[in-house]
Amino acid sequence: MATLKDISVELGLSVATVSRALNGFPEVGAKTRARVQAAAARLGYRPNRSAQRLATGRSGVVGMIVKLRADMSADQTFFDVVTSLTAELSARDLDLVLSVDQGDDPVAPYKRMLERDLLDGFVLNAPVPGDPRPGFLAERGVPFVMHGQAHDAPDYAFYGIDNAAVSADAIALLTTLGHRRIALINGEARFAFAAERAAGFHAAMAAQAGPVPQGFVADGPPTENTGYTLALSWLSGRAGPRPTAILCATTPVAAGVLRAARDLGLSVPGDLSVAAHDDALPNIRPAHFTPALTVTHAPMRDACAPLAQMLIDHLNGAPPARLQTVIRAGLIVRASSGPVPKGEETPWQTT
Amino acid sequence: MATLKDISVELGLSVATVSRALNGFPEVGAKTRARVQAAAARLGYRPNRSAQRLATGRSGVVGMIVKLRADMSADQTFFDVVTSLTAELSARDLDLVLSVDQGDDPVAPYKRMLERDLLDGFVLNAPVPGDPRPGFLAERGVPFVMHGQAHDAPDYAFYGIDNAAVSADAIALLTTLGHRRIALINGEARFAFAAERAAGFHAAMAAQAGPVPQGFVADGPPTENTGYTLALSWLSGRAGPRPTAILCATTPVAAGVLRAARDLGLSVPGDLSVAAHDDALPNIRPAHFTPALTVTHAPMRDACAPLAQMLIDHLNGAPPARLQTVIRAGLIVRASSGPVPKGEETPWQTT
DNA sequence: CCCCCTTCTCAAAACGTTTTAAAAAGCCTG
DNA sequence: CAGGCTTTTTAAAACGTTTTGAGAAGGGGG
Repeated sequence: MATLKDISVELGLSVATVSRALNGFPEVGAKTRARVQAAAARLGYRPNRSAQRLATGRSGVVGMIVKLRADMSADQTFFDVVTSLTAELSARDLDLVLSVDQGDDPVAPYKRMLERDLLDGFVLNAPVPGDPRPGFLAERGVPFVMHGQAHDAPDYAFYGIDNAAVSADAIALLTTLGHRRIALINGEARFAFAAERAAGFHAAMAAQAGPVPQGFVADGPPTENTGYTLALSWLSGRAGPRPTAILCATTPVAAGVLRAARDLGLSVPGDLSVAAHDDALPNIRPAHFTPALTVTHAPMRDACAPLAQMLIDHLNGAPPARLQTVIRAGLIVRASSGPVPKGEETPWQTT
Repeated sequence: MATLKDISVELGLSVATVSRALNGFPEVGAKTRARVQAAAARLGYRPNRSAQRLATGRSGVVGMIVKLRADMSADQTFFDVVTSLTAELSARDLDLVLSVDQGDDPVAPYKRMLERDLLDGFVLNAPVPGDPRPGFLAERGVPFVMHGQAHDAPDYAFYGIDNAAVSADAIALLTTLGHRRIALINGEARFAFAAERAAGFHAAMAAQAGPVPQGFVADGPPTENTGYTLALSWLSGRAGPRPTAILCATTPVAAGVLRAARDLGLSVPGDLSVAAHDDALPNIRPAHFTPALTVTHAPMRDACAPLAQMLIDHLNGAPPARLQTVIRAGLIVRASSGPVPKGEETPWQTT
């Protein structure tokens, strides 16, 4: 392996100049820099990470914890995020260490990783209300960025979508189409994002369609089966008046709802409108559902570049309270949403 | 953070002695070592990993790749292994970096990780016949250990179970009970372990029960659904003569088979015997199935300590061809296996 | 031509460990 | 107590970077 010294003797320069030339410092001459870069390429120079780390005091490694479900599985979205995040961090010369956790204590795996003295910081995900992790890490002065927004205006770095708006935008569309009996299949209740969506849903419904009975706001894992089961019970009419529209937390859930409608001989959007939030997982194409699915659209992986950059900035000393981004998901209207069926314009409460 | 030098001035020793004392070198006096250890504990000394790495030329980090399925999910067994492996490696002062891959090229993710110049070696898993990864890594001189055995007596380090024996032991039990029409629900055909089990199955059957028709050796993902679907079709009798015993690649598959038998009103083991191989995943308890499941038993996580140790030995220069372990799974006979039903002792071929 | 200022380069220190080569200390033998 | 051996300790080099503090080269104005 070629070292800085190899390059320096090759060119008759000092290692200091070579180091600066390669790291883009401004005080090195243009032709010198070019010579150095050429020599580095020619000799196949690769900086020794350990030496860099010793000199800079940084490890160049950040951590992320996979929280396993009880059945030892992990979220699809998690892998999508991890894949993109790895790429974005690599581009910024950081490595991502993944660790798997199946315990009950949410901070224990972070503590374990910190004890290994390997990490410069963390990427957190899936915040829950009252999440203890930010406090734990802040207390120890460990930099981190949160993927997903805890609703109570936190003082740490995060990137999230406006979940209240996700609900509000979908409800606005559906109420404009005349729908008043809209049901919600939300994400798992323990997550902060689900609480935000539920709050946004209830607020928007109260303002534009009237209050929603308990039974028509449900939640569950983001699977096709969740959507199928809940929709089947609602649409059969056994649980009370039938919703004319169902809003889903994810596209797999919406797929289940569509299947339930099909099985019951209901047409979408003739008898039922369906909308969902779309995390844009690579293997799911809501535009190709039959009918094509109306969604609020916010690709999970879009968060990765900002998260990586925020973490770098944080490591470089930027105040975390400045590193906060909330984006608004886009609304994509497709064929699964349509006008309310004639005679079904009555809200939940009056029925 | 306290450094070696801090300890050395505190005690009036040289850093060399302190370093040696803490690293267990034999040439340091007993009382000196005790003094050093006490001082280290008192000052809260933690070695600087970056400095260690620079000095030793090792990174202390090994990698492992998660190969995602097409639906972006990952094996349950994978997480079980990763959890234990992390613990075992930590105990040996190594860190595990997990990377996620969803591409088609099996070596690309390894190449990518090597380019990051972070790793000392790899843990590979899930070998396939003709796996290109060992060759790729060996060519570059990158140490690695394989979890799972490729059947063709490889020259690299590995830890695996004797998959032919897994089949043979189960078949020996079932044939002793009089069964001749035994069907196999194997693991996914692309994996080497499945090929070995299939070969062992066919060999044992040929010797003790006669050849098995194509249709009664099937494979699929290791899910309950796989077992249910296949068993339903076989036991309905539509596919030909009914098997009197079904051997399953995993316990979830066996759970599906048991459900199918239940749905068809067949008693286990009265009408059908069921056996499976048990990887001993923490959330699945074959002893509590109804009836309790007869299995060949080889906990996945038992591989982790040997794998970690082999990798260390390999990093320390042990010849990989010496680091090979094949263990034999234990046979645990429970209630799901019993004597062949009267009049059903005829083998596949004569029916 | 001198001086000053800017632009560029350099030698050396620093990061905290491990390892080498050698010296010091301790012990025994004769 | 000299000599030789073993045990214990040491100073210094090495690992390959980054960073500091200073000096050299280059250019322009007086």
